[in-house]
Amino acid sequence: MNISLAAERSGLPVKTIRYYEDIGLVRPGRSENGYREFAEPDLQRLKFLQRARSLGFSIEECRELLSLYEDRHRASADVKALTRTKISEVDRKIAELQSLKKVLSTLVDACHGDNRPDCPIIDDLAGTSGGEAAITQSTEK
Amino acid sequence: MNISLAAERSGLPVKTIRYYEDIGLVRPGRSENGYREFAEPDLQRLKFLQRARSLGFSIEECRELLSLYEDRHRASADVKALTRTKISEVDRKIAELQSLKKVLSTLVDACHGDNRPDCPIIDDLAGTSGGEAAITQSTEK
DNA sequence: GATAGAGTTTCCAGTTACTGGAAGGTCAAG
DNA sequence: CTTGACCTTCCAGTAACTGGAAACTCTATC
Repeated sequence: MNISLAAERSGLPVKTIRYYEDIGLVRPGRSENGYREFAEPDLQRLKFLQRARSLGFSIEECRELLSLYEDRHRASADVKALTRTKISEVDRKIAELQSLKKVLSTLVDACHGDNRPDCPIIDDLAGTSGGEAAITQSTEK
Repeated sequence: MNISLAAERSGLPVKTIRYYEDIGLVRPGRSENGYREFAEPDLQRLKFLQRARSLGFSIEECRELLSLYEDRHRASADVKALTRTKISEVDRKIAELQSLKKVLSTLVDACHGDNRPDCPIIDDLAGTSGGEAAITQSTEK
């Protein structure tokens, strides 16, 4: 099949598939006319990549997973360990975002949000308690 | 003050400060010898940027916030709106990560994680139910 | 057979927000 | 006077694509 069909079936953009070939994640054949020719195993690889990427594995991790996949003798423990690492990364990111949200929510709640020029959000960012013009950039040369 | 002191006081790396100057977020003066000379307002801007970036605002959003800051007549409503948008983005990211975590956890739970070669995680990524070798890349030219 | 449009190719540049490193100028201490 | 820390600019690289240009191929229609 041609690249656009492979794109449709794998859920990956055409450009991304070409990029994946560039970096050696997939190696489709070529037709006489120079067009890429995707066979079923190629499509499976693309689907694998699509799914793994959407699960937050990096390109390098995908490469690793693919090689684990291809190693008929690899232990499932290796894959499990990689996945566990990924889960703790996800946990860490969630925690970060939650604390971020807390700060932003506090700021929004404190901001009256009307036409008055003073704003607790800006004041917080500026590290001031009032609204003094501490950081205005001079326009002199 | 010199750049390294500004870096220390703002919590930003030296390289990052130079980069911020490049893209016009800060405009420190210059000493006779060509060294950047950071005055107090410059430092305040850097601190502002450090805080806003750590709160997840993009560079362009920081630029917007700075201009809102500098506009003595801006309404706090504008700042509040920007912050609200940011909060919903954070919410969306959190939800994404949580669903991601769920999938990964399910996979890890299903994986026996021993020396056996079959692995539910790989099988899921491959989109197969068994362990058939569907995506192995041919090594033929 | 000419032509239009869609699909394909390669290659180069841009994105985000820095980060690293090279080559060279400046400054303070000993 | 030399050493080492600090500063400068500029160029390249990161992650994972994405967009666009120029040129070729295929298919359908007139």
